[in-house]
Amino acid sequence: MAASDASPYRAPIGTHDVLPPDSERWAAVVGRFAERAARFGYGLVITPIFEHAEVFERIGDSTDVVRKEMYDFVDRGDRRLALRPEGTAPVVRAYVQHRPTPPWKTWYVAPNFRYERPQKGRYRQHWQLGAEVLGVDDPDVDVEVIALAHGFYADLGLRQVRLLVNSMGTPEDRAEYVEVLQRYLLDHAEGLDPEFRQRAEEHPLRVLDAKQEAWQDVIERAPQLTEHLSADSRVHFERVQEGLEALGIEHELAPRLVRGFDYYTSTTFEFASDALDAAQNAIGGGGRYDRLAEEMGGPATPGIGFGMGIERILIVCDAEGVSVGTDAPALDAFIIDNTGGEAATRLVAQLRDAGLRADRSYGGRSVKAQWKEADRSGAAYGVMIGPDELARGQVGVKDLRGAHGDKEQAEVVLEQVAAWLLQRAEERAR
RNA sequence: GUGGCCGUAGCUCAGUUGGUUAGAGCGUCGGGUUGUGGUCCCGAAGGUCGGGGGUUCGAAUCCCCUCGGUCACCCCA
Repeated sequence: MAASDASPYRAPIGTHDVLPPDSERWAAVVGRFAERAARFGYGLVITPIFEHAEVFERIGDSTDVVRKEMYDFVDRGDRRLALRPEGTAPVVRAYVQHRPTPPWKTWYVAPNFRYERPQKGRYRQHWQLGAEVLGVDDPDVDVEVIALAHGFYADLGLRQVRLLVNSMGTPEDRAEYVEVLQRYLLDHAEGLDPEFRQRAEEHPLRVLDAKQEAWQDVIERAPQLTEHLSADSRVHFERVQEGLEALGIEHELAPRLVRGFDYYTSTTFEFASDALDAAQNAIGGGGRYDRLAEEMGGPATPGIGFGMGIERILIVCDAEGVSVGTDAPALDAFIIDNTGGEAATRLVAQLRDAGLRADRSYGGRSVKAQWKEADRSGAAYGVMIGPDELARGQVGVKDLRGAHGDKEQAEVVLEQVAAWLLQRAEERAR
């Protein structure tokens, strides 16, 4: 298999080319998100594909993304840079740098990079859609951001998406809780494998979402973060839940939901698909990061946002049998030329200028071959033009999508082909 | 980083206990229709059997290494 050899002329490990027709679906997903973000009043933000490594190190020293998955490098100017592993940090950095007037509502589509072994739904380069709002700590904004993501899944027609919500409280709340949790875990490490104790010591929160069967009893009885929230944090979280209920957005409290980044405070959430039995069933997630801007040297500015992986969304669309994109013809017309190409050159330009999607054959292929090409192109109509047609001032137009055996071919005055095809295209659009 | 499975034409795969010039379907190209596709018929092109080493008279087939794919763990989108 040419695609599995050791040649350097292939996409690197964990990366993929997206070719037609897959790229059509890909573009459709991005288009839907852009539409919804626009309806919410969010503006597109484009940040560099790489940043100073420090930007991403604010994600948290204890996170795997920083510890072992950073695609970092030193450039020729001895700057330590890293390819973006996630979407929030660069947006916050841009906020700190440019100080736009809050509330700053943004969305993005961008590739992310993490150095890890690929598997289903997890790649070294993956694309994320996301949204961030900086400058408002109103729980109604939390609700809005979640509603944006939730509505987007609905736009795609996905039905088996569950929303999990939790609150991490303030960093102070969390620090207090982590201590309590760690004590509890270490007290219950008896009889469990050494890894349990090790993880409890290094990163107690990570124990909460562990998959090990043997650990589950201890995990389920563990103290919960929501029991250790300050009054302010608790009120905020309650108002978020009320807001979701007011919008009829179903959600589950997930006290053991632990997200991968250290910067989260207060509200956190994750969307999981029940259509996947794969290990990678999280199709989006996010939360508040009320201290992040400050940590990057900016003014204290609350923020909230989410990211979702396009590849995983497409996997879920497949799993749910949802089709994204269109099955409309790819072209309005394909020209079959028998004048040596001169007529095609003029006609295809004329049709394209008229706003039609039109293509033609090249290389002086036989008329038969050109008709085959027309058929394969997915064009709605084949337009025949040769010496006879030029003499008559008419072209032959044939419906390529008609029923089998339907060989009806209309004669259309050459000057009117564009108008004729445009009218048919409009009829098809209805 | 660790582990399981896999690696034969562009794609999906067959290839009998290791035995002559490695096959099929689909796709592509050409022809049957000297100017008409989608159906049908005929034909053609296309393969360092992922790479290297070894065992053997002989390896796509057995062994080792390596590269790559895939799935899982860790973690995450």
